Amino acid sequence: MIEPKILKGFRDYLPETMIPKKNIMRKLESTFESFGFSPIDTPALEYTEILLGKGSGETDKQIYRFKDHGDRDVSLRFDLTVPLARFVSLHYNELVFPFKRYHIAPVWRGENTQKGRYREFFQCDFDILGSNALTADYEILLLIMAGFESIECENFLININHRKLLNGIIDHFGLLDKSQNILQAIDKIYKIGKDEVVKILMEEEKIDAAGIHGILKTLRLDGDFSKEGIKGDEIFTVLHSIKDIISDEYTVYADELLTIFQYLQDAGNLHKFAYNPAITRGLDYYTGIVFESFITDRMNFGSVCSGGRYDNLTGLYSKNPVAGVGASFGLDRLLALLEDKEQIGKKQTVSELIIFNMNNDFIPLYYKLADQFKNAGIKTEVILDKQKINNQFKYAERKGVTWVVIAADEEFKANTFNLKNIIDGTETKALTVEEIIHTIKG
RNA sequence: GUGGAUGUAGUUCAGUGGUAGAGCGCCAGAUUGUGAUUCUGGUUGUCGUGGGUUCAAACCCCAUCAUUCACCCCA
Repeated sequence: MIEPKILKGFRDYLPETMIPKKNIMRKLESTFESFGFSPIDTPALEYTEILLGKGSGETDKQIYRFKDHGDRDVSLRFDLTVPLARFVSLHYNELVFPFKRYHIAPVWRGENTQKGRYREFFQCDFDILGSNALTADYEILLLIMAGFESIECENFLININHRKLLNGIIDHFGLLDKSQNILQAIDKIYKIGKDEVVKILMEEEKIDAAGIHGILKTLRLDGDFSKEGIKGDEIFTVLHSIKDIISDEYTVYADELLTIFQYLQDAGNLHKFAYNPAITRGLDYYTGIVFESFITDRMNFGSVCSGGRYDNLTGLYSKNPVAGVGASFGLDRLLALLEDKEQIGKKQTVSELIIFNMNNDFIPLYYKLADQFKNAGIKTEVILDKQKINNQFKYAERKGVTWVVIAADEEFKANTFNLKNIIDGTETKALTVEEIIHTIKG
C-alpha cells in the first residue's frame, strides 16, 4: 500500500474548512464586482525568467523551479502581482485602462511553515492599473474596508504609510543613501523595540545617533508609541509637522496622505484607518502609498491584507509603463484567524434539509418532493438507502443539518409532511410544502 | 535556510527499559415511524517512519518525515 501522505506546507481541505473558505471567496468576489472589478486568471506555471525578473534574493530562494518535459526552465508563481505585470504587458492593447481586476488563486513559496503560513496558499489580489489618480489609492482602501465588512470580520485596522514621504524625512537628515537599511530596521520596531533599532543602525550601518533620533522623533517613534499607529485628529497634526520640515520636492507626498485621510474623515471612516510610520513593506516594487491591515485583537498574527502603489509595474516586460495601486487579502491566513476565533462552524455539508428514506419504494416521490424545496432555494438531500431511523438522525446530526422531513404512505396520500428540527427536537406534523419552506426560511 | 518543542486508538491525553492504558467518540442490543438521556456488551494501535544499542525499546542513541514556536521573510 502507498502511504496517503501529503507534502509539508500543503493541505487538504475537508468540507468543514472548504465551506467557510468558499463562503469568504464568494463574499469577497461579490464585493470586488460591486466596485466594478473584473476577474482574470493566469497560469500557475510561468517561464522562470518572467517570475525572477524583479525578484530579490529572497524570492529566488523560495521559488519552486524546475525543468519541464521540453527542458524549459519554469517556475510556479509565488505571487499574483508579477504574473499581472506580464499579463498587462502582453495584452496591453486589448485592455481598457484604468484596468480594474481581481484575481483569487493559489501561489507557492518553498519556505518554512508556521500557523497561517503555508507553501501553497490563496491570495486575493485586486488592483487598479493605469491610473495615477489619488482616487485610485482611495478606492483600493475603500475596497479593503468593504472586503473586511463583507466577511463579517470586525476589529480590523488599516495602517497607511507613504514610502516617498519616508524618504523625504530620511533625506532631511541627510541619510538618503542609507534609506533601504533604515526602512528595513524601522519596519521591525514593534517587534524588537526602539533601542534595538537604534543599536542596529548605529553599530551595523554606522549611522550617527543624531540622524537616527531625528528620524524616529519626526515619525513619533521615539517615546511611547502604539503598534496600532497614529489615529484620529492626531494624524493631521503629525503629517503637517512632517510637511513643515521636509524639503519642497517631498511635500506633495505629505499632501497625498493628508488628502486620503481627509477623504476618509469626511466619509466617516477614519476610525478604521491609522497613519503608521513604521509600516514600510519589504517588497521593493512599491513606490508610493503602502498599507497593511491587522486584526486589532490579534496584532501579533501579522498582516491579513496589504499592498500599495507602484510606479512602473510593467517596466521589465514592456515599453508601455503602467502605474497602479492594489492590495491582497491572505485568504488562508484569514481563514486560520477565523478558525482560531471560532467564528466558523463545523458543518460537513451545505445541505439545509434532509429527507429521510422510510422505504425505497418512495424514492421517486422523495426526489420530487426535494425538487420543490430546491426550487425554493433550500439545499436538500435525500437519504440514499432505507436504513434504521436512528442512523438517519445520526447522519443528519453529524453533518450539522438542522431540518429533516419524514414522509411515507400517509403523508404522500395527504400531501402533508412532518418536519423536525433536530437541534431543539421539536416536530411539527402535517405541514404542506409551502408551510415547511416558510418555517425553514424563518 | 537557522534554532527549540512535539509526534501513543477516530479524538484528547497518560504511560522514564520488562504483557500498550483512560476519558470522550464509535459499533451492537434494550427501541423495526422519531435519535441526541440511561443501561448492557463490544471495538479501535505498523506507539510518525527507518536504522542502532539491549536478553528486552513507546521509553536510550542516530537519521528521516510531519506539526508547532522563534528568527529570516512574508499573505
